[in-house]
Amino acid sequence: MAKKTFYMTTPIYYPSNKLHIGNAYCTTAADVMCRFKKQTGHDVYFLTGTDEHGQKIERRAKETGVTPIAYVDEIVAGIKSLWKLMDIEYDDFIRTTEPRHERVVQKIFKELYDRGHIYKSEYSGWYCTPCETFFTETQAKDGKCPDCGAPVEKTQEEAYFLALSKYQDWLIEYIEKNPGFIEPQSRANEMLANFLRPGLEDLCVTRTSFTWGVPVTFDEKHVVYVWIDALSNYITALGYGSDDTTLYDKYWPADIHLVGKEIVRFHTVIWPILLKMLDLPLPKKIFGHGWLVLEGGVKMSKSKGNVIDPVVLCDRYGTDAIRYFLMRETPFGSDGMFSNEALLSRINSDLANDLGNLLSRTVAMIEKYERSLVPVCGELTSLESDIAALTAALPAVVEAHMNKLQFSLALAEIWKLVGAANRYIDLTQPWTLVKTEEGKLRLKTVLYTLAEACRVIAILVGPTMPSVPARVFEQLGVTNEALKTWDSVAFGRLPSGIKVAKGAALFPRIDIVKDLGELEALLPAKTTAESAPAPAPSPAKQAKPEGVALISIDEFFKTQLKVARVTEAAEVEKSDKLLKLTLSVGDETRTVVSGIAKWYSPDQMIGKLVVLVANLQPAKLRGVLSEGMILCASDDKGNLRLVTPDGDIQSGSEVG
RNA sequence: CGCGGGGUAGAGCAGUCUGGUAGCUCGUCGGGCUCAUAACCCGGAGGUCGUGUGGUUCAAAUCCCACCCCCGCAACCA
Repeated sequence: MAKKTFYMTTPIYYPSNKLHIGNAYCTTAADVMCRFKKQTGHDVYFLTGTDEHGQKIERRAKETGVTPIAYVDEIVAGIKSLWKLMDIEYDDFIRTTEPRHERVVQKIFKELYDRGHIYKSEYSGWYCTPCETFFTETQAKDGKCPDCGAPVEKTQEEAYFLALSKYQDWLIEYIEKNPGFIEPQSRANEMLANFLRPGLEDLCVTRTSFTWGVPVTFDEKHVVYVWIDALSNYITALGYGSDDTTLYDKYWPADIHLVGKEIVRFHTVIWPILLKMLDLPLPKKIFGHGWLVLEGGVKMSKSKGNVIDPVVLCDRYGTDAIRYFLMRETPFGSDGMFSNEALLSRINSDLANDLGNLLSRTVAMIEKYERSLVPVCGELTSLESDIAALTAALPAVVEAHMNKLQFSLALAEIWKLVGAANRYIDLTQPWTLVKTEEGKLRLKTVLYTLAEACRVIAILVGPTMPSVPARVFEQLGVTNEALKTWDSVAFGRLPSGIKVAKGAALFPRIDIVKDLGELEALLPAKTTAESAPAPAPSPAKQAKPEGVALISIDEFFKTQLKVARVTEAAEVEKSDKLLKLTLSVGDETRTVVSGIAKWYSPDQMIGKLVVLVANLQPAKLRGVLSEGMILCASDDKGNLRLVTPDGDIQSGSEVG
């Protein structure tokens, strides 16, 4: 019987800049999924690529003084080397500038036109002359260009339109009747409520204002504008509309289009209608994943210059660790927080302490107690049966989570076995067993069980961390390929007598404090590198600070800071951290609750001058209303010191 | 009243559909162990589940109502 096929795609990225950790997140997820599907016996086809047309690229290239294709060639080379670095195993990388794509786009365009789905009309929008760009009503709010701030003019140009509205009702019905077509479900709700039910507008699909695109064959001054060009990559890459449609016939419709939440709309509205117009089958699932946001929910974006560079992280901590973090840290459908601290903490606790150390202690004990040979497994007690049962249950559980793209849950399940194995060592105490003859016999079973657990774990983490299995198998001495497969995940397959050899730590522990400092230090250099390919910023952008969240002086002065004197201080009941302070601020009296009890006693506080945030919204802490906040400095070890004026000054004085 | 998501321990999250002792990871405090990468194992502290001393109920984080706050989207930022 032929293997079941599995076709998965990532978005095609827009190569106007280097990619950041968010792009890597999406592609890694797709890669993990594809590797998992291969592992479980599917015939997988994994497509990624780049969307290279459009005015932005044309302009960037001009600014840099190169041709558009030369400009994108360089960035695409960088993208491909990133995927290589991150162990992304794609089957094809499509570039929308390739003839195999452009030819078919022209064909599709003509076909849509001939079928009456595309018509010629006037496009009107807000035009920014310096940027030579059209903006929509909402983009150009206040009548200003969102890019450069110059005033925009209402302008019209001739354009072709795709008659989306014709199929609006059909699509609503399709989405309602096919739960699972759009996932997570909340994204389907959003599409229906925001776009479909209010009514679709026909979509402008050509432009005459720039030339860097696929020309319309029957009307040469027009180029195909983004949608039809970009979306159709998913079928042109398979050879749809070409002489050889073998791949298309085999793999279409796609099993999953993986997309970021911001482009769910195009994939769930325009793309299905486009396919319907061409009488082609619809993809089975469009999954809109969340974003990685920075601490405090700050959005990462190319234009803000606060992006995290995956290359730096992979170089420092290894691709496996980064892939693990991306898949493990947050549920896949929703937004997740990225911080260096969370990353390093994950690596240390899950990878170094739990997984790496488990292998290390297992192999070390087999070397020490069994002269490096995996011993014969004796009779199983309930302790071993528990491990065996956990092992037996894992494949089904993991597969269920993976099929829902719940990577974090799948990994959490695998880590239950890691945890159980570590606990098992404490329960059996091999170092005690080795002291008696009877114990030595029992020890063999214990060590066998541990080695077997390590083998199984190595297999299960393979899709997420592609180079881990080989490294584990090497230390365990597993050479038989049949013991490295998904099908071999069952307790008791490991042969006795194979020779283990302790190797380097699977994941070395990181000195978090030191590394956090070093990562901070890398930041400015990194930001510069990021903006390197595209100089000549517009005036508005130049004024914007690069790096993290600088604020203007006006923003600063939103915070009203005043000097206050502590007149009374008391501990807050049922709290070991809080002090209730009574402050005199000029002739006003305020109560402030502050978490400084660990460092300052009430007596110490009385009479002190402090800096008060006077216009902070009041909040109830432990039942006491706190009308402000006093400023303290705290380091990352948790030490805390009060901020106080250097010398005496009238209470109520403004700070700033 | 545009739409969607969210508000649960110091941090990050699960639990809400289907009401029944509030859970996980990290951190923190205490203990154990010595095979291991100062790792591992056990235990404790810490929560009025955004607000209403709102409604339904024997029982509400969960269902209903009202309100507040945060984030995202509104025609190419993963």
